[in-house]
Amino acid sequence: MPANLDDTDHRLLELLQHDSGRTLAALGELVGLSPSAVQRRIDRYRANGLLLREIAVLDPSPVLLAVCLVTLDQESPETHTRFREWVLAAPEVQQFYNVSGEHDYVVVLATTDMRHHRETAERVIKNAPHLRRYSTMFVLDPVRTTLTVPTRGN
Amino acid sequence: MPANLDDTDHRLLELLQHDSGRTLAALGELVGLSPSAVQRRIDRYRANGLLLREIAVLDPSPVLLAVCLVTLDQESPETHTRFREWVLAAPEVQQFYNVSGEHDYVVVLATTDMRHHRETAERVIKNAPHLRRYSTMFVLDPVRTTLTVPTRGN
DNA sequence: CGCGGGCACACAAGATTATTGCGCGAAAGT
DNA sequence: ACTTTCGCGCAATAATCTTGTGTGCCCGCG
Repeated sequence: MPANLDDTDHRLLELLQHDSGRTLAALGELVGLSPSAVQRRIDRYRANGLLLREIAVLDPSPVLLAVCLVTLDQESPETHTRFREWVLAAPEVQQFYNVSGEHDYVVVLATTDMRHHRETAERVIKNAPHLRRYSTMFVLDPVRTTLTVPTRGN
Repeated sequence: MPANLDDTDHRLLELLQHDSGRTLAALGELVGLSPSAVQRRIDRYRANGLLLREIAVLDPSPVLLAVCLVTLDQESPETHTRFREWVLAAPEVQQFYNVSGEHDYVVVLATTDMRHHRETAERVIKNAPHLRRYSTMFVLDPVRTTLTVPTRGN
Protein backbone atom coordinates (compact mmCIF):
# COMPACT_ATOMS: atom_id res chain seq x y z
CA MET A 1 0.00 0.00 0.00
CA PRO A 2 1.77 3.20 -1.13
CA ALA A 3 2.37 5.57 1.75
CA ASN A 4 1.62 8.71 -0.22
CA LEU A 5 -2.11 8.39 -0.93
CA ASP A 6 -4.05 11.51 -0.17
CA ASP A 7 -7.71 11.74 0.72
CA THR A 8 -8.77 11.96 -2.90
CA ASP A 9 -6.87 8.77 -3.67
CA HIS A 10 -8.67 6.94 -0.88
CA ARG A 11 -12.03 8.13 -2.11
CA LEU A 12 -11.23 7.16 -5.70
CA LEU A 13 -10.06 3.71 -4.70
CA GLU A 14 -13.18 3.21 -2.62
CA LEU A 15 -15.39 4.24 -5.53
CA LEU A 16 -13.48 2.04 -7.99
CA GLN A 17 -13.66 -0.99 -5.73
CA HIS A 18 -17.42 -0.67 -5.62
CA ASP A 19 -18.04 0.26 -9.23
CA SER A 20 -15.35 0.45 -11.86
CA GLY A 21 -17.81 1.12 -14.66
CA ARG A 22 -18.16 4.84 -14.07
CA THR A 23 -16.72 7.24 -16.63
CA LEU A 24 -13.71 9.34 -15.73
CA ALA A 25 -15.97 12.38 -15.85
CA ALA A 26 -18.42 10.87 -13.37
CA LEU A 27 -15.61 9.91 -11.02
CA GLY A 28 -14.13 13.37 -11.35
CA GLU A 29 -17.45 14.94 -10.41
CA LEU A 30 -17.58 12.80 -7.29
CA VAL A 31 -14.08 13.70 -6.07
CA GLY A 32 -13.62 17.18 -7.49
CA LEU A 33 -11.07 16.55 -10.23
CA SER A 34 -11.04 16.78 -13.99
CA PRO A 35 -11.36 13.54 -15.99
CA SER A 36 -7.73 13.61 -17.02
CA ALA A 37 -6.54 14.04 -13.44
CA VAL A 38 -8.65 11.07 -12.43
CA GLN A 39 -7.17 9.02 -15.19
CA ARG A 40 -3.61 9.91 -14.24
CA ARG A 41 -4.26 8.79 -10.69
CA ILE A 42 -5.73 5.52 -11.87
CA ASP A 43 -2.73 5.03 -14.13
CA ARG A 44 -0.52 5.52 -11.09
CA TYR A 45 -2.43 2.91 -9.09
CA ARG A 46 -1.87 0.44 -11.92
CA ALA A 47 1.77 1.40 -12.34
CA ASN A 48 2.61 0.88 -8.68
CA GLY A 49 0.80 -2.45 -8.45
CA LEU A 50 -2.00 -1.28 -6.18
CA LEU A 51 -4.76 -1.77 -8.73
CA LEU A 52 -4.47 -5.25 -10.14
CA ARG A 53 -7.37 -5.54 -12.55
CA GLU A 54 -11.03 -4.87 -13.17
CA ILE A 55 -13.49 -7.73 -13.14
CA ALA A 56 -17.15 -8.33 -13.82
CA VAL A 57 -19.05 -9.75 -10.86
CA LEU A 58 -21.77 -12.26 -11.64
CA ASP A 59 -24.70 -13.08 -9.38
CA PRO A 60 -23.44 -15.82 -7.06
CA SER A 61 -26.84 -17.06 -5.94
CA PRO A 62 -27.37 -19.78 -8.58
CA VAL A 63 -23.94 -21.24 -7.80
CA LEU A 64 -22.95 -23.76 -5.14
CA LEU A 65 -20.18 -22.26 -3.02
CA ALA A 66 -18.35 -24.43 -0.54
CA VAL A 67 -15.90 -23.19 2.08
CA CYS A 68 -13.36 -25.92 2.75
CA LEU A 69 -11.02 -25.94 5.75
CA VAL A 70 -7.91 -27.93 4.88
CA THR A 71 -5.12 -29.34 7.05
CA LEU A 72 -1.98 -30.79 5.53
CA ASP A 73 -0.15 -33.87 6.77
CA GLN A 74 3.15 -32.16 7.39
CA GLU A 75 4.67 -28.74 7.57
CA SER A 76 7.37 -27.98 5.05
CA PRO A 77 7.89 -25.62 2.13
CA GLU A 78 7.75 -28.52 -0.30
CA THR A 79 4.41 -29.81 0.90
CA HIS A 80 2.91 -26.35 0.72
CA THR A 81 4.29 -25.75 -2.76
CA ARG A 82 2.96 -29.05 -4.08
CA PHE A 83 -0.41 -28.57 -2.47
CA ARG A 84 -0.74 -25.04 -3.81
CA GLU A 85 0.18 -25.98 -7.34
CA TRP A 86 -2.34 -28.81 -7.24
CA VAL A 87 -5.16 -26.63 -5.99
CA LEU A 88 -4.33 -23.65 -8.20
CA ALA A 89 -4.67 -25.85 -11.27
CA ALA A 90 -8.43 -26.04 -10.71
CA PRO A 91 -10.56 -23.23 -12.16
CA GLU A 92 -13.33 -24.07 -9.69
CA VAL A 93 -11.13 -22.70 -6.92
CA GLN A 94 -12.58 -19.25 -6.48
CA GLN A 95 -10.57 -18.34 -3.39
CA PHE A 96 -7.57 -19.86 -1.71
CA TYR A 97 -5.99 -18.61 1.49
CA ASN A 98 -3.09 -19.88 3.55
CA VAL A 99 -4.22 -19.27 7.12
CA SER A 100 -3.04 -19.39 10.71
CA GLY A 101 -4.48 -21.70 13.33
CA GLU A 102 -5.61 -25.28 13.37
CA HIS A 103 -6.18 -25.35 9.60
CA ASP A 104 -3.63 -24.60 6.90
CA TYR A 105 -5.83 -23.39 4.10
CA VAL A 106 -9.28 -22.05 3.39
CA VAL A 107 -10.46 -22.99 -0.09
CA VAL A 108 -13.68 -21.68 -1.60
CA LEU A 109 -14.99 -23.88 -4.40
CA ALA A 110 -17.53 -22.54 -6.89
CA THR A 111 -19.47 -25.21 -8.75
CA THR A 112 -22.77 -25.44 -10.57
CA ASP A 113 -24.46 -28.08 -8.43
CA MET A 114 -23.88 -30.81 -5.86
CA ARG A 115 -22.71 -33.35 -8.37
CA HIS A 116 -20.19 -30.90 -9.77
CA HIS A 117 -19.12 -30.07 -6.23
CA ARG A 118 -18.53 -33.70 -5.28
CA GLU A 119 -16.46 -34.31 -8.39
CA THR A 120 -14.51 -31.12 -7.82
CA ALA A 121 -13.89 -31.66 -4.12
CA GLU A 122 -12.60 -35.14 -4.80
CA ARG A 123 -10.29 -34.06 -7.60
CA VAL A 124 -9.05 -30.81 -6.11
CA ILE A 125 -8.94 -31.47 -2.39
CA LYS A 126 -9.40 -35.10 -1.47
CA ASN A 127 -6.83 -36.22 -4.05
CA ALA A 128 -4.44 -33.34 -3.35
CA PRO A 129 -0.89 -34.22 -2.27
CA HIS A 130 -0.21 -34.00 1.48
CA LEU A 131 -3.83 -33.72 2.54
CA ARG A 132 -4.42 -34.80 6.11
CA ARG A 133 -8.05 -33.80 6.55
CA TYR A 134 -10.62 -31.32 5.38
CA SER A 135 -14.11 -30.19 6.22
CA THR A 136 -16.68 -28.43 4.10
CA MET A 137 -19.26 -25.77 4.84
CA PHE A 138 -21.78 -25.17 2.09
CA VAL A 139 -22.87 -21.60 1.54
CA LEU A 140 -26.61 -21.33 2.15
CA ASP A 141 -26.67 -17.65 1.33
CA PRO A 142 -23.84 -15.47 0.00
CA VAL A 143 -24.88 -12.43 2.01
CA ARG A 144 -21.99 -10.21 0.88
CA THR A 145 -19.33 -11.10 -1.63
CA THR A 146 -16.82 -8.37 -2.37
CA LEU A 147 -13.05 -8.04 -2.57
CA THR A 148 -12.84 -4.55 -1.09
CA VAL A 149 -9.85 -3.72 1.04
CA PRO A 150 -9.18 -0.64 3.18
CA THR A 151 -6.60 1.80 1.89
CA ARG A 152 -6.26 4.05 4.93
CA GLY A 153 -3.51 2.80 7.19
CA ASN A 154 -1.29 4.26 9.90
CA MET B 1 -28.41 -18.61 -14.24
CA PRO B 2 -30.31 -18.14 -17.52
CA ALA B 3 -30.84 -21.43 -19.30
CA ASN B 4 -30.31 -20.03 -22.77
CA LEU B 5 -26.61 -19.16 -22.72
CA ASP B 6 -24.75 -20.43 -25.74
CA ASP B 7 -21.07 -21.21 -25.96
CA THR B 8 -20.18 -17.65 -26.91
CA ASP B 9 -22.00 -16.38 -23.83
CA HIS B 10 -20.02 -18.71 -21.58
CA ARG B 11 -16.76 -17.59 -23.13
CA LEU B 12 -17.67 -13.92 -22.83
CA LEU B 13 -18.67 -14.27 -19.20
CA GLU B 14 -15.44 -16.10 -18.46
CA LEU B 15 -13.41 -13.37 -20.11
CA LEU B 16 -15.34 -10.61 -18.34
CA GLN B 17 -14.97 -12.24 -14.95
CA HIS B 18 -11.22 -12.27 -15.38
CA ASP B 19 -10.78 -8.89 -17.02
CA SER B 20 -13.61 -6.44 -17.60
CA GLY B 21 -11.29 -3.73 -18.89
CA ARG B 22 -11.05 -5.01 -22.44
CA THR B 23 -12.71 -3.00 -25.19
CA LEU B 24 -15.74 -4.42 -26.94
CA ALA B 25 -13.59 -4.77 -30.06
CA ALA B 26 -10.98 -6.83 -28.22
CA LEU B 27 -13.64 -9.07 -26.72
CA GLY B 28 -15.25 -9.46 -30.12
CA GLU B 29 -11.96 -10.54 -31.62
CA LEU B 30 -11.61 -13.19 -28.94
CA VAL B 31 -15.08 -14.69 -29.44
CA GLY B 32 -15.72 -13.95 -33.11
CA LEU B 33 -18.37 -11.23 -32.89
CA SER B 34 -18.57 -7.58 -33.82
CA PRO B 35 -18.25 -5.02 -31.00
CA SER B 36 -21.93 -4.16 -31.12
CA ALA B 37 -22.96 -7.81 -30.82
CA VAL B 38 -20.71 -8.15 -27.79
CA GLN B 39 -22.25 -5.11 -26.23
CA ARG B 40 -25.81 -6.33 -26.78
CA ARG B 41 -24.95 -9.58 -25.05
CA ILE B 42 -23.39 -7.75 -22.12
CA ASP B 43 -26.46 -5.55 -21.93
CA ARG B 44 -28.55 -8.71 -21.76
CA TYR B 45 -26.48 -10.11 -18.90
CA ARG B 46 -27.07 -6.88 -16.99
CA ALA B 47 -30.76 -6.78 -17.85
CA ASN B 48 -31.41 -10.31 -16.63
CA GLY B 49 -29.46 -9.82 -13.40
CA LEU B 50 -26.61 -12.16 -14.23
CA LEU B 51 -23.97 -9.47 -14.37
CA LEU B 52 -24.18 -7.42 -11.20
CA ARG B 53 -21.36 -4.91 -11.50
CA GLU B 54 -17.76 -4.29 -12.43
CA ILE B 55 -15.21 -3.67 -9.75
CA ALA B 56 -11.57 -2.75 -9.44
CA VAL B 57 -9.50 -5.31 -7.55
CA LEU B 58 -6.72 -3.98 -5.36
CA ASP B 59 -3.67 -5.92 -4.28
CA PRO B 60 -4.71 -7.71 -1.08
CA SER B 61 -1.24 -8.47 0.18
CA PRO B 62 -0.71 -5.35 2.34
CA VAL B 63 -4.04 -5.94 4.07
CA LEU B 64 -4.85 -8.08 7.10
CA LEU B 65 -7.57 -10.55 6.16
CA ALA B 66 -9.23 -12.64 8.83
CA VAL B 67 -11.61 -15.52 8.21
CA CYS B 68 -14.00 -15.75 11.15
CA LEU B 69 -16.22 -18.74 11.84
CA VAL B 70 -19.28 -17.63 13.78
CA THR B 71 -21.93 -19.59 15.68
CA LEU B 72 -25.10 -17.92 16.97
CA ASP B 73 -26.75 -18.62 20.30
CA GLN B 74 -30.09 -19.68 18.90
CA GLU B 75 -31.73 -20.56 15.64
CA SER B 76 -34.53 -18.33 14.53
CA PRO B 77 -35.24 -15.94 11.66
CA GLU B 78 -35.12 -13.00 14.05
CA THR B 79 -31.68 -13.81 15.41
CA HIS B 80 -30.33 -14.23 11.90
CA THR B 81 -31.86 -10.99 10.72
CA ARG B 82 -30.50 -9.02 13.63
CA PHE B 83 -27.05 -10.58 13.31
CA ARG B 84 -26.90 -9.93 9.59
CA GLU B 85 -27.95 -6.33 9.88
CA TRP B 86 -25.32 -5.77 12.55
CA VAL B 87 -22.54 -7.33 10.55
CA LEU B 88 -23.56 -5.78 7.23
CA ALA B 89 -23.27 -2.31 8.78
CA ALA B 90 -19.50 -2.70 8.92
CA PRO B 91 -17.53 -1.75 5.79
CA GLU B 92 -14.65 -3.91 6.98
CA VAL B 93 -16.78 -6.97 6.24
CA GLN B 94 -15.45 -8.01 2.88
CA GLN B 95 -17.33 -11.28 2.66
CA PHE B 96 -20.21 -12.74 4.63
CA TYR B 97 -21.69 -16.17 4.06
CA ASN B 98 -24.45 -18.05 5.82
CA VAL B 99 -23.20 -21.64 5.87
CA SER B 100 -24.22 -25.17 6.71
CA GLY B 101 -22.61 -27.24 9.42
CA GLU B 102 -21.35 -26.55 12.90
CA HIS B 103 -20.92 -22.81 12.21
CA ASP B 104 -23.61 -20.41 11.09
CA TYR B 105 -21.56 -17.81 9.26
CA VAL B 106 -18.20 -17.26 7.67
CA VAL B 107 -17.13 -13.63 7.86
CA VAL B 108 -14.03 -12.29 6.16
CA LEU B 109 -12.76 -9.07 7.72
CA ALA B 110 -10.38 -6.79 5.81
CA THR B 111 -8.42 -4.40 7.98
CA THR B 112 -5.20 -2.45 7.71
CA ASP B 113 -3.32 -4.00 10.63
CA MET B 114 -3.71 -6.01 13.82
CA ARG B 115 -4.90 -3.09 15.88
CA HIS B 116 -7.54 -2.27 13.33
CA HIS B 117 -8.48 -5.95 13.24
CA ARG B 118 -8.91 -6.20 17.02
CA GLU B 119 -11.09 -3.11 17.12
CA THR B 120 -13.13 -4.34 14.19
CA ALA B 121 -13.56 -7.90 15.44
CA GLU B 122 -14.74 -6.61 18.80
CA ARG B 123 -17.22 -4.16 17.29
CA VAL B 124 -18.52 -6.29 14.44
CA ILE B 125 -18.43 -9.80 15.80
CA LYS B 126 -17.81 -9.99 19.52
CA ASN B 127 -20.45 -7.34 20.23
CA ALA B 128 -22.89 -8.64 17.65
CA PRO B 129 -26.36 -9.65 18.87
CA HIS B 130 -26.89 -13.38 19.40
CA LEU B 131 -23.25 -14.36 19.19
CA ARG B 132 -22.47 -17.65 20.89
CA ARG B 133 -18.88 -18.15 19.82
CA TYR B 134 -16.45 -17.38 17.05
CA SER B 135 -12.96 -18.30 15.97
CA THR B 136 -10.54 -16.46 13.74
CA MET B 137 -8.04 -17.61 11.15
CA PHE B 138 -5.66 -14.95 9.91
CA VAL B 139 -4.73 -15.06 6.26
CA LEU B 140 -0.98 -15.58 5.96
CA ASP B 141 -1.07 -15.47 2.18
CA PRO B 142 -4.03 -14.68 -0.09
CA VAL B 143 -3.02 -17.20 -2.72
CA ARG B 144 -6.02 -16.63 -5.01
CA THR B 145 -8.75 -14.09 -4.49
CA THR B 146 -11.40 -13.98 -7.19
CA LEU B 147 -15.16 -13.97 -7.38
CA THR B 148 -15.45 -16.13 -10.53
CA VAL B 149 -18.37 -18.49 -10.81
CA PRO B 150 -19.05 -21.22 -13.38
CA THR B 151 -21.76 -20.51 -15.92
CA ARG B 152 -22.01 -23.94 -17.52
CA GLY B 153 -24.62 -26.01 -15.75
CA ASN B 154 -26.84 -28.97 -16.62
C1' DC C 1 -44.98 -25.90 -48.59
C1' DG C 2 -44.64 -20.62 -48.19
C1' DC C 3 -45.01 -16.74 -45.32
C1' DG C 4 -44.51 -13.80 -41.46
C1' DG C 5 -42.44 -12.69 -37.24
C1' DG C 6 -38.74 -12.72 -34.11
C1' DC C 7 -34.01 -12.70 -33.23
C1' DA C 8 -29.21 -11.83 -33.74
C1' DC C 9 -25.93 -10.28 -36.69
C1' DA C 10 -22.52 -6.78 -39.15
C1' DC C 11 -22.00 -2.29 -40.69
C1' DA C 12 -21.99 2.58 -40.49
C1' DA C 13 -22.81 6.98 -38.52
C1' DG C 14 -23.08 9.85 -34.67
C1' DA C 15 -22.27 10.54 -29.74
C1' DT C 16 -19.52 9.95 -25.92
C1' DT C 17 -15.42 8.95 -23.60
C1' DA C 18 -10.52 8.27 -23.24
C1' DT C 19 -6.04 9.93 -24.21
C1' DT C 20 -2.45 13.13 -24.69
C1' DG C 21 0.04 17.42 -25.06
C1' DC C 22 0.49 22.00 -23.30
C1' DG C 23 0.73 25.79 -20.24
C1' DC C 24 0.23 27.14 -15.53
C1' DG C 25 0.62 27.36 -10.57
C1' DA C 26 2.05 25.43 -6.27
C1' DA C 27 5.27 23.04 -3.54
C1' DA C 28 9.72 21.32 -2.65
C1' DG C 29 14.62 21.54 -3.11
C1' DT C 30 19.00 24.09 -3.53
C1' DA D 1 15.75 34.00 -4.25
C1' DC D 2 15.67 30.74 -8.25
C1' DT D 3 15.03 26.18 -10.19
C1' DT D 4 12.92 21.87 -10.56
C1' DT D 5 9.26 18.78 -9.97
C1' DC D 6 4.64 17.57 -9.80
C1' DG D 7 -0.18 17.69 -10.52
C1' DC D 8 -3.66 20.30 -12.38
C1' DG D 9 -7.38 21.88 -16.01
C1' DC D 10 -8.15 22.67 -20.71
C1' DA D 11 -8.46 21.61 -25.42
C1' DA D 12 -7.69 18.86 -29.35
C1' DT D 13 -7.54 14.37 -31.19
C1' DA D 14 -8.18 9.48 -31.20
C1' DA D 15 -10.63 5.68 -29.66
C1' DT D 16 -14.61 3.56 -28.16
C1' DC D 17 -19.42 3.16 -27.34
C1' DT D 18 -24.12 3.45 -28.80
C1' DT D 19 -27.78 3.06 -31.83
C1' DG D 20 -30.31 2.53 -36.05
C1' DT D 21 -30.73 -0.08 -40.26
C1' DG D 22 -30.75 -3.75 -43.43
C1' DT D 23 -30.00 -8.68 -43.87
C1' DG D 24 -30.12 -13.51 -43.04
C1' DC D 25 -31.58 -17.37 -40.36
C1' DC D 26 -34.78 -19.97 -37.75
C1' DC D 27 -39.20 -21.24 -36.13
C1' DG D 28 -44.03 -21.62 -35.96
C1' DC D 29 -48.39 -21.36 -38.28
C1' DG D 30 -51.88 -21.81 -41.83
